[in-house]
Formats: sequence, structure tokens, C-alpha cells
Amino acid sequence: MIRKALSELVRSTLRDLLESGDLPEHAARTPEIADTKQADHGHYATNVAMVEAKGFGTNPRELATKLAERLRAHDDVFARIDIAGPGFINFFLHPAYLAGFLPAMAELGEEGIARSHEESRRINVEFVSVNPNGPITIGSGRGAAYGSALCNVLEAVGNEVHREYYINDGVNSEQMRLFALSVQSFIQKIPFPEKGYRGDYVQEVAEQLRSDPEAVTANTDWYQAKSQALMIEAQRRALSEFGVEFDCWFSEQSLHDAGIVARDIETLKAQGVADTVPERIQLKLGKGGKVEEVNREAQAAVLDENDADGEGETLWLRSTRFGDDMDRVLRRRDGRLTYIASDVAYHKDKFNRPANSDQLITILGPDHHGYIGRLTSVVAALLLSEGKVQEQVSEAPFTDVDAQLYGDAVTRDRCQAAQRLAEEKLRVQIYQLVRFMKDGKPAPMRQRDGNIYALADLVREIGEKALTDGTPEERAALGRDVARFFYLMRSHDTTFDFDLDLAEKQSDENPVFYVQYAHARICSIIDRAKQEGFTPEFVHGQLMEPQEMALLMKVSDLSWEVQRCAQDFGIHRISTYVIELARSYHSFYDACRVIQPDSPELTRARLALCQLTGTALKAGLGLLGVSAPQRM
RNA sequence: GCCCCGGUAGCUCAGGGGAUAGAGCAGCAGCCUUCUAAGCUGUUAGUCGGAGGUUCGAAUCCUCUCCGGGGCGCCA
Repeated sequence: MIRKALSELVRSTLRDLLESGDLPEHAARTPEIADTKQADHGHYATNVAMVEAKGFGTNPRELATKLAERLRAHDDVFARIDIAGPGFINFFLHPAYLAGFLPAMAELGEEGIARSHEESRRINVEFVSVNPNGPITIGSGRGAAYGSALCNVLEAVGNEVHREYYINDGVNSEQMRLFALSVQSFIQKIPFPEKGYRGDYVQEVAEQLRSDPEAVTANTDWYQAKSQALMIEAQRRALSEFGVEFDCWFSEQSLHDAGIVARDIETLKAQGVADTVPERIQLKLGKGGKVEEVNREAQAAVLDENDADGEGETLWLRSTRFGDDMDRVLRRRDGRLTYIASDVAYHKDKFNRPANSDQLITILGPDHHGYIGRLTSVVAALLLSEGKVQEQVSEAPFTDVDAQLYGDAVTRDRCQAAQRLAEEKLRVQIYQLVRFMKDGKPAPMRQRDGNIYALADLVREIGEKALTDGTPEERAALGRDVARFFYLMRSHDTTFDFDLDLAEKQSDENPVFYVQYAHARICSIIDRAKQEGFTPEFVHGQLMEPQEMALLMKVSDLSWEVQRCAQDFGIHRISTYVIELARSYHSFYDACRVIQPDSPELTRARLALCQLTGTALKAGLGLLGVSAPQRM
């Protein structure tokens, strides 16, 4: 809010200079108002003079001088304006001006304080979506935390967000078959399958099914349906306890059952983006993903038992036309449909949840990075076959590679336009690996004995160790808070170490408690003040201290951080922000005694600042899905 | 071979083309008869992997290169 006001002031001053003829016509960008790293650089600084000098046909110092001269006229705002270095303009604001933002910010409340702009897109966010053949692992925990926090942020700026979980329950799935056989072998006298699932959770599923009268004689189909349902339920519970809820759990198999997959791939075939010509196109890529060669390979030989051998024809999605590095099979020779075939139907359907979604966001783990090209191709093919791609003519020369890939320039331009549109409509976000460090050593997600380090175990362990004397509910809540915060502390785009030893520590080293403690302190002080007859109320001219100014400026930045986060999906910035906000508060708390019976006006004003900070902390933590406790 | 991510203080990591590159932890020195010390203040610490380039200005953008992690099936 404060940055915005200053930016607007600088912008209008520039306009004044233009209108009075002191500067030539030039369209300047929105001035950036930056933090300063040193106190003698003022409260804020702008580089606008350096950025725009060229456009105005002058040099930075001169432009800065002209701007500063005019800006100094606002002597209610600026105590001092300096020009420094190559052309920075440093703003020293009047405390009263800064403090004057407090009532407006307080009025915004918890929702408004996080929102500086309004978006109104309809967005479908799909995340977690692991196979229903095991618990949610600590690895998927990152996707769960990240996805749910991203949804919160997108929602906070006004979008309609639909949270979706895709259940990979296709009955043809090899993994699910293997999982079912593993469970079955624990109950019936059948051999344990080669490469079967061995973890304790498999036996737990078996134990739950044992009491079923059908279990002894049931076939593998029965086991597949039953054990899958139990696993999905366990996943749903674990995610819910982790603070992650979905609007929709979408079944892959439901698309097959309704014949939608078969129908949709036929549409692609009819539209010419899929065909049964018995060859696969594979691209040889050079540096920068540039296509160097187009290789047409004859239908590949059957490789192993997962390959199809049959009388029919293979149906190929010609995904190489949309940026994929090889064509993908939609239907095997034996008639079975592939996983990517479901993706065609699924993505078509997804655009309707919410109806006519403007954007799909899919959050995947690092092992699915190869999916980006594939999914983008699927969406591009869909958009093209539905006639949603506008005709475009490219100026680019028609190369040999283009000729081999597309045949003619018109087709090329249509396909490339479809790809660009698909990249806009579907944003695939990949989060990177997490390494869990326990006793200074990496703790594996999957162990040799088949056991899995489950998210639920992580949350429980942290809760138990960090809170030795709490109720089970309190421990669960604390474990969830700590785990979520740790997952979200670092950029999703970087691998990082999850320090379990630190997470389990109930001490000042743990940043979660540092932030929550600030909130608890605020609640406590407001309670105490109430007992002594003081209520928070902004009083003009009371807040003057540098710590008070720093705190106000920090509070004012929440909406700005949220805005940036909604643009680039960098959730970790919210975590960094709440830590910084807590720091500003603790620093203020130490320097400025709040409750002072001899100075009732100062007391009320500082209480108002405390309350405002509490609101911002709660809002920020809320976006992360972390609670803001009243007491600690 | 190609694709994605990373390389910044002893450790874990922030860093938006801008000023003398930051935080936490670890280390050192202080601060509770007063609103929650799960706190605060000060301080030590870096060839931003390397080389070119663009720019008035590069940790940030581009190219090349070295090192580490992950991915490249008619599996999901």
C-alpha cells in the first residue's frame, strides 16, 4: 500500500514535468519503489531516474534532480529527498505520513490486507495425484504443501480456484495389478508376485480385507477394487490431516467406463492429429531444444510383456508437432488404451471444472518432468481439434525439418499456434526433490524392506517430539504446522534439505515457532492491555520510532508479496516474508514498550500497530496453511 | 546425447538489472525486579563454480564450460 502510494506520486510528478514541458514526450514505466539496505538511504528508494533517463533524452542525475525538486513540494510526505550514487532518489518519509496508513490497512482486515490487486480467472489446480497403491510419502508432501498454498494465494487475489486430485485407478494399470496381487497373496495361498509390494501398509490393507467373507475366494479384480479404495481413503485422511482438501477426486477409470476416452481419441483421429500410420517420429534435438533431425522409425518391435502384441493397429498421437520429442501411443495394437489416452479425455474434462476454466495448473514431482511436453501436446491437440486455435501466419522460413514434420507451412503455423496456446492454458509446475536429514544422515523415502516414509508419520513424529506434554490433537496440529512451514520455506524450484532434527526442536532455532511466537505475543499483549482498560485505536502523531516505521512498512508489504507470488508461483516468499514480519515485530517489541499507563494515547496507538501486525501474521500464515496460535 | 533444477559465509538457504551481496544456524560479546527470553542488540565470516558477452551498472540476462541432483518406455 505504501509502495503503491509512492509509486503513484512519482508517476504523477513525472507527468507534471512532461506537461510543463520540462521533459520530452516519453512513455515511462511504473516507477519501482525499492527497499533500502542502509538507514542513510532513507525509507525507500527509486531507480526511476536511471531507468528512464535515456527515454527522456537526459542523464540519470539530471532527471533525478528535476524529479526531486518537484517531489520536495510534498512536504507532508517527505522529510528529505536525496539523490545518491548514479541517480538513486532516496526518500525519507515523515513518521506521521507513514503512520497515517495504519487505519486504512487495519480496515482491510485479514483478507484485504493480503490483496493488492484483483484477478478473476477460473483456475483448476491439480496436485498430489499419486497412485492409489501406497501412502502419501514425505516426497509427495512437498507437492501437497505447495499445491494447497498456491491455491490459497491464487484465491486470495480473487480467482476462482478448483482443487483437484486425479486418481490413477485405471484397471489396466500394471502397478495396481501388482499391488492387488500382493495384497491377495497375504490372504490366499498364491505366490507373492515378483516385484510385488512388501511394505507394512500392504499387510495392513490385507488385514482390513481379511474379515470380508468374500476375501478367501475373491479374484484379483476384487482385490484391486477393494485395496485401492482403502488406499485412497487413507490418502484422503493423511492429506486432510495435513491441511489439504480437494474439491474433486477425479477417477481416471470413470472416463473409461463412460467410453469418453475412446470417444475423445477418435475425435483426435478424425481431426488428423492422431493416426495409425505404422511409424513413430522421434526428434533428434540439439542444444536449446532445436530440432536437428526428424527420424521416422518403423513400428517398433515388441519389447517386453508390457508391450502390446495384437492384430489391431497402433494409434499414434503425433505429439512431435506440438513440441514433444517423440510421438506417443494412444491405443496399443491389442486395443488397450494407454495412460496418455486418459489424459486426452481428462484434460478435455478438466477445462470444465470450474466451467470453462481459463487456466489449468498441474503440479508434479521432479520425476515427472518429462511429462511437460507430453501434456502440453495433449492440450494443444485438443485445442486444435476443438477449433480453438486462431489461424496465424508465421514469417519464419519453411525449413526441411518443418517439411518433414508438418508437410506444409499452414499446418506448421496452426500446430505451433496450438502449442503456444496450450503452454498458456496449461502451466505445469515441477517441484524439486527434498532430502530428509535425520541425525545428520539422509532418511530415505522408500526403504529396502518396502516400507515407505509416509507423510502422516512425519507429521506425527514432529508433533510428538516437539510437544512432549500436549494432547494428541495439539501434537498433530503442531506437527502439521511445522511440516508445512518447512516444506514451504524454500523455493519449490530447488532441492533442499528438510532438517528433521531442527523441525523437532521446540526452540528459538525453529523458524515456525519464531513466527508463531510473535503472533502469540501480540494476542497476549492485547489481552493484558484490555485488562488494564486499553483498547487498540490509531492516534495521530504517536508513532515515531524507527522500529514502528519499519514494522508498518513490513506489514504494508504483505499484499505486494502476495501479488508477486500469484504471478510467479513462488510460495516460499510468503514464508520468508512472515519470518521478516515476525522479526520486525520482535524488534519493535523490544524497543517500544506498548502498555504505558502514563501515556494512554501512545499505548492505544501501539496496540493498534500490534493488532494490525497480528492480522498480517495470521493472514500470511493462513496462506501457508499454518495456524497462528493465541498462546504458546 | 538431449531436457529440467541447482552451485552465494563453516552449515541450510534468501536475493526484483542497481548503491558496501543478506538471513537463520554455528562462533564470539552483551541484554530479563517491567507487556511471553520460543525474544532483543552488537560482532566475526564470501574470488556469488569458471570464462566470455550485453549494459552506465550483472549473483541476477545471453553464450560456452566444469561439478552435483533428477528425467528422457506401447509403466503409471
